[in-house]
Amino acid sequence: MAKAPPIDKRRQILDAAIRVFARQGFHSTRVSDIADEAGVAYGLVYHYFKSKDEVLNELFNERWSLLLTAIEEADREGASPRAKLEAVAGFIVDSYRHDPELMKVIIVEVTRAANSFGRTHLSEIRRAYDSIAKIVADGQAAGVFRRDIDANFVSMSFYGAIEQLLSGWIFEVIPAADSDFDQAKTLLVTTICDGLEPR
Amino acid sequence: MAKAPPIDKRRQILDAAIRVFARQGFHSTRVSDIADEAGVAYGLVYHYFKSKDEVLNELFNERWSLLLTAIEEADREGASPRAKLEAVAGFIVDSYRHDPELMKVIIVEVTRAANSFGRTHLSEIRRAYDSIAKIVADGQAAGVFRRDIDANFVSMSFYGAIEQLLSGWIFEVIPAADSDFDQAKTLLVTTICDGLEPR
DNA sequence: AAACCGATTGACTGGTCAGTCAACCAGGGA
DNA sequence: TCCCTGGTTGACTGACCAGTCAATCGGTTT
Repeated sequence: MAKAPPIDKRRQILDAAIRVFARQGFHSTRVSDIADEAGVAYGLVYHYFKSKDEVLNELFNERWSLLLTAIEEADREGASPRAKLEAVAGFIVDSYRHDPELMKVIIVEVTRAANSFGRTHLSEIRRAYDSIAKIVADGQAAGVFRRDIDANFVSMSFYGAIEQLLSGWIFEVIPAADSDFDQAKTLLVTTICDGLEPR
Repeated sequence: MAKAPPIDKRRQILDAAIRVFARQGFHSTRVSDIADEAGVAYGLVYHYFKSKDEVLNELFNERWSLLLTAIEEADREGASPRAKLEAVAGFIVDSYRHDPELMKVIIVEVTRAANSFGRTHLSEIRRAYDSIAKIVADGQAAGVFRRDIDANFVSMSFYGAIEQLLSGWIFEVIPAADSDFDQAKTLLVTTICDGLEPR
């Protein structure tokens, strides 16, 4: 009864999948690649997951729910709209810093894979956009953000900018040192809130 | 000798491919789907193109070279850095308005498909980022843009914001009326240049 | 020790397509 | 008239791989 396998094979498979998906991409990953990387038999993947898709779904859900929670918390506890946006950007950037492989998989294979998994998870992804839009709208209502720019447009732009930076790091288009991550957080908020032109 | 087939089958195939790729996505499009949509025999696709991939490559190259030209022209002829950025955003938004299916294919299947075609065309895609960064850097050098924000970061953010808006239209996350397109152009530049906070 | 049961194994199958190729057709030139 | 050539056709093949399943293993219960 007392089940306590010293190693959680299911977790082992998920972690292996992160590495393999990050390395080869979802489409060119064979289920056997995952099994090999995890050091388990082919069939065991199907013991724990209904399909190859379900492995990726699981990875996405695990992480995205954290993001949604983080955005809501930022909204609840942030001192100002600006601070809230900074917390959001910070969380996403830190997620990448903490586990770049997982974030690569989620962005490349789900968030930006509009014809496959992005489509499936559109409503959850959208929830993030909406939460950010709410932060902006509240800022506008409070008078600290200008009202002549649609909050949904801002939300999309802000999120798109973050994701593009992550993409830039993932594909080594822009430098990815620790200092760059820190700069990015404030840069994003400074640009969006203060603008490029000097005051 | 005087070859003048009343209908250019090659073009016909490319146009059909745009529609089918836009509808089903590249991966779930069979070569037979393209042939059927174009009203030609299966084998003819291989007479004009080396592979299914080459069809998409051709579509991307056709369009992306226009974009690169447009950015360079904006840089050359724009009155101010701000006007240049507006021209860039305007061109991309208008490209979508003019041919949403083609832009959908290019963004979804190439630009954001980092593990397949995005990887292949990375250097060309990057050229766009670089050209935008140059506009920003020139603006900084001229003193009309603040210098404490890295030009490459701004470039990525700006481009990412545009692409996210297009994605939003493509997947009907945000409204896509004519007025929205016009708003978007100025919104993007206003946000990036003036910022969200009132002056 | 015998029955039990979930975890684990990996060979095998069925279906799917990208790409090939031999044949066919049309029209221009000899 | 009869090649010749290049566009056009679509049946076929070879490779690939997700998912299945019957067999095995190892620990627990009775």
